[in-house]
Amino acid sequence: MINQGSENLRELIRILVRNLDVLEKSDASCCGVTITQCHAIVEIGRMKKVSLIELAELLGLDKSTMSRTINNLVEDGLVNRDLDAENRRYISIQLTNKGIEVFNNIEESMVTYYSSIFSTIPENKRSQVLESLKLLTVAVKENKCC
Amino acid sequence: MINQGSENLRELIRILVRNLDVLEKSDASCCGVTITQCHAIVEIGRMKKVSLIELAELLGLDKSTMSRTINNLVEDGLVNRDLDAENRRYISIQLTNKGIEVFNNIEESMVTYYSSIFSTIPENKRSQVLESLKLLTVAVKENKCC
DNA sequence: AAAAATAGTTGCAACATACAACAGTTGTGT
DNA sequence: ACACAACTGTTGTATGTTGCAACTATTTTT
Repeated sequence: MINQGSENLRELIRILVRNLDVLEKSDASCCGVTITQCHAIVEIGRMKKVSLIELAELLGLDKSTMSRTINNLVEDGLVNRDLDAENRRYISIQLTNKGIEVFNNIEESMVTYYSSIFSTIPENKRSQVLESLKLLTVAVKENKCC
Repeated sequence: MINQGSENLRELIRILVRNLDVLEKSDASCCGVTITQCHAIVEIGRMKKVSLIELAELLGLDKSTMSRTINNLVEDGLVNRDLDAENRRYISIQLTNKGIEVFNNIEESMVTYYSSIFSTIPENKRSQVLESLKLLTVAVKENKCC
């Protein structure tokens, strides 16, 4: 029955997301940053160099919100905000050394955490879980509408 | 290799959570409430009647934050905040009729959304996806530490 | 060269968040 | 019965988050 299944799906995802939120909160506050800042740091760290608009789109935030979040990170000495030499409309956002440290902390703790979760899943189920998540993300993306 | 798998796991969950966030945002703003308010409404609607501390624990928020969120909902006429007759330390939080309407809207849109996602998953993979999510939530819960 | 598009900032207003201090209520121990 | 502890909830304080609209500066288009 489809209703039963989708109701199940919803509840499982609810619980999953809530638990992951708790983790993220404690992890971010351990690193002395807020969750939004943590998200920004991870994206900047991965991209190495990124513009404000790009970052705002990655995180699904308004550019004004993004601008102020970057302000805070700059004030905390975690991020540099420079004018882009190529195109002076853009700014170039990069992590400082201190920012890279925080980024590495976050990454390390994420790696540890997900390894530990992955190991907790019975060995013969692991590839199934990954495949399922893949199917799920595809399904979610296809239903991203409006 | 475990590292590869857990790195995969992390990325898939990242993408999944981000996409779900977008959905939640647009859904909440459609109903004229913020995400935090939306979460609170869903919990209150399910519990029918709940105390402030209970709600704060369900949502992982500080009681002061919870108190103020309830303030906003009361001001918007979505929630009633009454003294509990049994134990006057507690307050009894319930949805108003207007609140129930919003709750039903949210529920309905969630049901529609998850049905649609569920249908997008190939039929022969559906029970596998549910089983995997179950395994995953268990694994996440077991690794909730500190 | 003028007009349109784009990137980013700032004013504004509201919400979210947590810690600490507080008031009121209930439970416990002697 | 009374003092003390534990608990629920609110408020002060400080900071962060959020988006819309209006604005400046720069680049692209016509």
